[in-house]
Amino acid sequence: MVMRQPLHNRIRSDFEAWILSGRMKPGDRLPIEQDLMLEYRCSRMTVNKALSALATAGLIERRKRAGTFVARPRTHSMVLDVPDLAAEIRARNQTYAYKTLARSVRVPHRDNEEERLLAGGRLLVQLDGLHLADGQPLAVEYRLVSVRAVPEIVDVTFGDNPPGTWLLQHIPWTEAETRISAVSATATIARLLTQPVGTPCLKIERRTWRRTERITQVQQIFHGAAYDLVARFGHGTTAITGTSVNP
Amino acid sequence: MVMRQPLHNRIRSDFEAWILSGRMKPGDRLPIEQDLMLEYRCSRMTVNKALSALATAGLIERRKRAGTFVARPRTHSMVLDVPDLAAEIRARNQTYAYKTLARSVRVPHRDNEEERLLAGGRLLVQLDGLHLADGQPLAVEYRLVSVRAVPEIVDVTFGDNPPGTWLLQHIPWTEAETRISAVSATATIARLLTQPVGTPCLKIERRTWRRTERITQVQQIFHGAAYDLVARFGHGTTAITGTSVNP
DNA sequence: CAGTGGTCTAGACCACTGA
DNA sequence: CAGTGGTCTAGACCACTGA
Repeated sequence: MVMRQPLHNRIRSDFEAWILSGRMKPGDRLPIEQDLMLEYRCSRMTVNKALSALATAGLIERRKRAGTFVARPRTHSMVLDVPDLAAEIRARNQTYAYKTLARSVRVPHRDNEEERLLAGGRLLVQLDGLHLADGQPLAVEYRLVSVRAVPEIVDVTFGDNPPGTWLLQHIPWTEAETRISAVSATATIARLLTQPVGTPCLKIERRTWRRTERITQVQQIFHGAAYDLVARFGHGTTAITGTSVNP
Repeated sequence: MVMRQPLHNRIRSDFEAWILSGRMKPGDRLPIEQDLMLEYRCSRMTVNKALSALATAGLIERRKRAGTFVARPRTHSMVLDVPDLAAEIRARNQTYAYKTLARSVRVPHRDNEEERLLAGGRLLVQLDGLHLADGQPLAVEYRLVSVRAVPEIVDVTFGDNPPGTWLLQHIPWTEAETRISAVSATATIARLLTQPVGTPCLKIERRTWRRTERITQVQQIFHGAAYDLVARFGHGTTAITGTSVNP
């Protein structure tokens, strides 16, 4: 028998289709594993693998003794691709460039709790720069990296690559927090982005951890009219994501 | 033997810890399943379940004949909880209210391609409203719902609930696209949010599909200083998400 | 207390692909 | 062509919990 598609995938996509098409509605009960074994002429492990995957994806809920049910449409839990700006811009056939504005090794500011937590009693590397697409300023970046968490950072030469790309490729992380807000361009930001003061800008702040240890924190300020954050979402593993830079 | 924790979970978290702690680095090879069977004194299915989960989470890569390897830290693929505003605000112990500004059934605008695609040759329901936290305007919402995809929408009474909450709970979706940008408050927006004209605002646009059929599209404009979109991220299933309304 | 899912075993055959 | 993972079987015991 040719295994064009694994049987557990067929079972999975059958129910996926029935649920998403509305033929099976939230609260509806699925057959028990024993019945599905007979229907698909397979072992229980195969049925279980298919239904476990659907449960992980949040499409169904499984309760012992009670059975398996179509889940309520969940709160929109979605996959967002937080951009590696360089890759995003190049994917749009624009030239990408990163210009370093400042690079220094320093102690955390005494009155800045966030910086002190990031430093963890040691030093910080400050890396400020400008992201450009097709030569036009797109975003200002202010980044701090913990020397304690990333000792190599002191000596790394990034060349034309932004430090974010290097970090993404070399430093494993376990947790991150991203905060997105809208701000007005200050005088400094406006000058760097070559926009009028007061231009609405998208501010993205991100902090990254490995376990409990802080790795880096970054503030990126995008020219609002030139940049949108776009995320495309699907259930579970079907998610497709992306970002977009406006023309 | 008491099954405090399933064995496949122990195997999984062992490698998770070694990878995330940096003890195992990207490109490092994991033992083959046969060896792990011996090490953990279990069957191959148990080992396979653990490693398959890690592969799904993106922490490892599996290649036939070649073996299993620690994956390069991935582009930041993350889970974002797009807020059910009502729930978010109540979770912060603020009172939530939704005020309907307009509700009508209408044809799509002839020159608006998006509206025509959403309507699919039939009618649209327009639902405009204002989200309030502790009585203060937080966001203006402009929503369109396809009558073709959601016939019930014509007769539903939402009461004090926003239509988004009702849709989330009743209509299964398969895909969504969210676009986040920064804009200046127009005169109308400024009046509704009781802010000065030109205040930076966060604009969230979302379109939702079931398979290829469009369900709804919505534009939410948040008072920038009062609202941040926050997302907390972890690898795979460990993701914790949330949003925050500034005090 | 009995039905249901969670986990596990000890095999098996096979597809894929790199040495 | 041989090593590795992908899939599957036909059982088994058990934890949980709702009828």
